[in-house]
Amino acid sequence: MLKLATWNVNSIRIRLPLLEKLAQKENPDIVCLQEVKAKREDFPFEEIKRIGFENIALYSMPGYNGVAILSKLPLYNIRSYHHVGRDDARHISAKIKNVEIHNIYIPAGGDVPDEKTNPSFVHKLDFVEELTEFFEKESDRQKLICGDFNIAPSENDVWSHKALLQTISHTPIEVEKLRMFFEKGRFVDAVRTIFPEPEKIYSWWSYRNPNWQKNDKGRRLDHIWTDKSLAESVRNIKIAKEFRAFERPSDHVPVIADLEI
DNA sequence: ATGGCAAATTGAATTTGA
Repeated sequence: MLKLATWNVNSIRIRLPLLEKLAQKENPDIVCLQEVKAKREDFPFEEIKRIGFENIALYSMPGYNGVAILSKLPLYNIRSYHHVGRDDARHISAKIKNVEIHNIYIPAGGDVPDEKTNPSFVHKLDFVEELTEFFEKESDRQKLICGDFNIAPSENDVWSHKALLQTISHTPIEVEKLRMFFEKGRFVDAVRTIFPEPEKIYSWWSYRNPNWQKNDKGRRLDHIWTDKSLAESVRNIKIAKEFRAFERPSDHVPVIADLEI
């Protein structure tokens, strides 16, 4: 059994104590991080190796974004990708055993869901479109893609479908773009396989809501998808909500898959 | 559709997140 976690840490340097806690409590073999927010020379390689992840694939930049794959198993064929013509550290892949792992941080998309006035929203939509083309061309070899997709696709992936229809992360145009990506890539939503609709499931709660536990105004932004051949290997999923309540939390929590590979 | 926060960068204010 192989355990894989995906987690938007919102700064790896600030979140090192919680990464260590994740290693102790869940003992994942692979951790896909988004928003590491550190340039390569500031990335805490030694501390992470001490926590137990000997193998690290990193694509980072100063200040923003940044993705990393931490692993107890060897990583092969490490690749990083530019999308929409930008070198902005949002997509890295590596092969573990015979599975290609893609760790992706889709742009947030800014505030206003209007393609005419908000270039960040256009960037987000173009990014998803480019991912769609990228994975459509891919062969049918075993792969898993995960990360912070910044889109909560279903009504049950948000606390209120109605209230969030105009809010970036849940607008119909984004949801449709993600659906196309999902269908053309012939993916399986591993998390929904274990927690079928209509159960409400979230992986993110805003920092701006101090009563986040009580109000529970969450969204499911973090995803684990597999190709169809790997789908049967997903034995269990855990959304580690307790990590939102620890000291100095990220606003995202780890999503963890048990894989029979 | 906002926002009461958080973090990085640059040096108290700005940007980005979603």
